[in-house]
Amino acid sequence: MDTRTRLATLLERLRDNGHRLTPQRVAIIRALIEHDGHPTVEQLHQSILPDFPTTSLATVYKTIALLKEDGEVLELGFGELGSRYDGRHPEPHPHLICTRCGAIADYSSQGLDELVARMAAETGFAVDSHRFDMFGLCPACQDASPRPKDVTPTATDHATDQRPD
Amino acid sequence: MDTRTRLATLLERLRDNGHRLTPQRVAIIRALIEHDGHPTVEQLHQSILPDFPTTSLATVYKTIALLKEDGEVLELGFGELGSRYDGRHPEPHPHLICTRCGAIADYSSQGLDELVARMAAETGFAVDSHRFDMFGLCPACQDASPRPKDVTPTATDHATDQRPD
DNA sequence: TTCCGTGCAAAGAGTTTGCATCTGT
DNA sequence: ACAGATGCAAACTCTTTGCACGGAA
Repeated sequence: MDTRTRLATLLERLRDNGHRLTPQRVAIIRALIEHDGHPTVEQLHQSILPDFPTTSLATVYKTIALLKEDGEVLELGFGELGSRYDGRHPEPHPHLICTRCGAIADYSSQGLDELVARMAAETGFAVDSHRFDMFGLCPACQDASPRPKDVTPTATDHATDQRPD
Repeated sequence: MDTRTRLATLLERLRDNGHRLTPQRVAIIRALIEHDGHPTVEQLHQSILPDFPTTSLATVYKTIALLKEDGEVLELGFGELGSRYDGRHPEPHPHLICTRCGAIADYSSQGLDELVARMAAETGFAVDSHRFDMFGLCPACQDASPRPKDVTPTATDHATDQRPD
């Protein structure tokens, strides 16, 4: 699904649920699905400030909350590191997170569904969603000079998915 | 590994790393590994209050931080829902989390490691840890009368792993 | 016109930190 | 004795909420 179609889908979804299409909401949603990765609330806020300089963080949070209710955005909470959002692929899928540059890569989940089904069957749980994150170094960070005991993600030049500093 | 051995291991680990074995620390660690599940910081704190009434939450946090540094405790952060800790099996392994009663079940990870290896190979990431959580209803909660649109975990009588209310 | 949405500031929860006092080794 | 731990309170971050004003439908 391309960006334009996805945008239309989300706006339509909002309207159908009785919500108003304010310029701020449109801008936030556009930023969400046009962002090349998994943006933070802060990044979304920064993205729309040039067009809507008075927009508050609260509005961004509220808009994302609406989309979450509709299941149209996937929230990836990382505790102290804040949350990232995926408005393109809201279904659960594996992520590879670079612990050095903060990049987050998606992975299509062939094989995972069977594994989930097997675990559900063996434990008796009725599983309806899941989350699968893998942590390590992305290819670019492996090539770069090694840093000992690196734990805190820091933005570097090659990462699309960098955190704001 | 039984509880007694695990306790000795953790205490030894602390001492070897140049930390002191205070009564509070021993009590916190004992509570951690004797707890039948995945306790919260709050639960650990409550557990040791009868024996050490002046212990602060900060001390519990600090002790757990030490164990985390040594890789002897697995932290499961759930954003707004707070963190749970596993002092028995610190290696990454799948969890099944009941969204109704808050129970958390462990699962041994046969098949998962190959999947992780495959994803690492295909993406070029050097994966060194992961986290795999499945959300749904535990067997007991499926049997109980259904509640519509239940999202917030609430403690019920059958759950070992219930959250403090 | 009528609510709903916005934006500001204040509140909140969980966790961390500063610092004076105490204590394991 | 002394480096390190405790415990209290204050600080901190991310997120949510209350409320008066403004704008979509």
